[in-house]
Amino acid sequence: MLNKRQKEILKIIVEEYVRTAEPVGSKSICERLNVSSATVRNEMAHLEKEGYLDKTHSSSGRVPLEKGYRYYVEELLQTDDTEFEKKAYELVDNIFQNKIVAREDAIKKACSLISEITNYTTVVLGPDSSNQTVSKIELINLHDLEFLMIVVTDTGHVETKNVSFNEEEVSIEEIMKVMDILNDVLKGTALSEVFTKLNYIMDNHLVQEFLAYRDSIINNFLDAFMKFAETNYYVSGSSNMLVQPEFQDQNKLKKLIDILEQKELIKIIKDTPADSVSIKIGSETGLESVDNATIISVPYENERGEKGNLALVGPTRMDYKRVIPLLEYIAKDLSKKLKK
Amino acid sequence: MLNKRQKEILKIIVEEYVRTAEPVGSKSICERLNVSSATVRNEMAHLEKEGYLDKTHSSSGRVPLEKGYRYYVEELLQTDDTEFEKKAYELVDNIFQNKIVAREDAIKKACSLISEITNYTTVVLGPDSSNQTVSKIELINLHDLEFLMIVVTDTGHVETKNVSFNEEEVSIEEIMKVMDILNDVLKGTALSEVFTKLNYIMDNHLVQEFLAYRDSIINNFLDAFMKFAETNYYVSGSSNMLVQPEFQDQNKLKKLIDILEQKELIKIIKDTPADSVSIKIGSETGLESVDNATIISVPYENERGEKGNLALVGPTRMDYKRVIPLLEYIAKDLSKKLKK
DNA sequence: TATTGGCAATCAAGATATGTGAGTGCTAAA
DNA sequence: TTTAGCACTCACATATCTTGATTGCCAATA
Repeated sequence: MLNKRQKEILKIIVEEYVRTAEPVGSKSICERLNVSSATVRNEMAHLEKEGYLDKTHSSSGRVPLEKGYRYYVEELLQTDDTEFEKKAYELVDNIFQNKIVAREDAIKKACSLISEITNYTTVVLGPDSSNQTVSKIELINLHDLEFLMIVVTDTGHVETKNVSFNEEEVSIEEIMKVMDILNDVLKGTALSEVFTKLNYIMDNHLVQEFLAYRDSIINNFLDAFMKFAETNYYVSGSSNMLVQPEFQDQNKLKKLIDILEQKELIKIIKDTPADSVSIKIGSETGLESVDNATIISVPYENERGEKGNLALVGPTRMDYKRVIPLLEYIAKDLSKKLKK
Repeated sequence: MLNKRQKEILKIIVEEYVRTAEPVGSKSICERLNVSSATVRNEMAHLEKEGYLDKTHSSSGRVPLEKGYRYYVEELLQTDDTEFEKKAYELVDNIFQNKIVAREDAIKKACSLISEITNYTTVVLGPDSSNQTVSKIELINLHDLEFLMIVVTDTGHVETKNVSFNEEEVSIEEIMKVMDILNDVLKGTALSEVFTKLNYIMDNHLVQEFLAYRDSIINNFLDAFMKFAETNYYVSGSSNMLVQPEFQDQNKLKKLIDILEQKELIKIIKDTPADSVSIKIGSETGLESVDNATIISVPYENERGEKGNLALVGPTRMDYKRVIPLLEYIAKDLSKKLKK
């Protein structure tokens, strides 16, 4: 357990280190507290023994460890609405009050805005659609035997796929008949169950008559349904990584950018509570190749009540005090906009 | 005009500098040619005076200038199919022969593959759709007064938009009537002309009866049509910039990554001949903030004969000899796959 | 006349030494 | 329990020296 003075010292060290990215010495602290540097040094030695702080070398100031940040975020952090923050909030409001901006764009705009304001990198994860159900399947004839297959879910998500058949194989009437059967059977089916149901249909209703192009149909369908599973993923401000002193190391930086590009964050960001801010510091992210990154994510809801996420990626030395209320504010605003 | 020996020296310097990223001295050259280092130095002095080469300081070796690269690409470059290239081509073939991979994915895969093989950054630009024409507009009722508007073009491109009306404003029958009118008038209209035509319709046919929700309809339509204009833009391997020694400079690197993120390359890449490789070296790219980048782009065709582009972004010190045939090969393969 | 060997000059980059200052731990006194 | 004082540590900045690759120029050579 930490006493009051130790807490104060830890708080100062975290906030000072966040600001300057330099180890914090006892002298700069004792100016703020009414004690001597020696006292501070004693307390710092204690905090170090307990695993909250570390030194970069034997005569350097102290630097927060993961445990220090974690304690700070949970016990010491108190957000303050400074002048700066108010301006940031105004910028956010401007985006969302602009009625011309489409909903999808509002998300991307929010994403860019956050990375601009915070100088960190942001990721937007679109809503997961696996529990939507099929509402309508249409086949539009483009020309000859070229068709456009349209699949609509109950929430209004749409995926399309170009389909073409060989004339010898099948007539337009037959195709339409198949579509009717599919429509009947698949209507109301959850996307996650389409695959098994589709196989079942194929084995029972259709296989006798349309054996020849069974594979063709099933594959075209699956292609369209696969698209639903793809998560909408949008990254902004990855170049902000470059200005963070902790990512000067070329190797670490490259790994981090690769992770962003390969969408490795999807699992991490999705694995967050659906109703509040989630903060993963350093090793808590589960990323092995990058140890000094923090991922903060907040959920938002779209117009159909589906939940997506908005996440911030930066160094563990992140300005939690500024960033957390900002993210919450934006996620709230975003939900409001999307529900309109 | 350059004599034979000068050409040889320029070629060696470009290729050696591409390989090592170090200034090339006379000694390493005279080993390959059968002349003394002094002779080489004289020739180099000439090439420098003519603007093909430069020194980094008074006693360094020579480095190619833009003019040097340009001359090399146009006059000296001869591609050779080494063992390595053959392997790369095989990898490309593997992707495209895999029938399970969807067409859209093939493009992205190709993009990632190129950046992996070359260690540069790649950008894919989807086809431009402004000269497609409207083929069908559908309105699907999701529930109550919530609709899904679907716009299909003659080439099978689809965009959708959720639309909802207030019950007081309008009845479902009225909405459907409006849709019929729109379908009649807009069918066959080029996307680029939809906006003016839409305004014209509104002013003449509909405004009398449906004045109240005129704006609502027109805005929803425009939203859907705006989406067509958005270029499909996909970047891969931006972290490869980090390993290029010329982008160690934090500022330049940040500018370059920002350019990639903000899609500033669209105009540059689009502004290329539709039938062959385009190479823009250094200032030729027209990018003011980045002076030592080269952009190489090749066109490809999708299944509808529409042209997109595949581009490579790297330092001016690019391995043109390897990269150009590889890009051509992939663009050809990509067109083949998409046409299937 | 074209080519070459030789030589002084140049300069980046690495190695070495030195000083400075911010910071620490420890101890003894208040 | 707190504090002042002191010796010690170590990163960082600065200056100095050394090394080696490379150039330009000039006079000798084929």
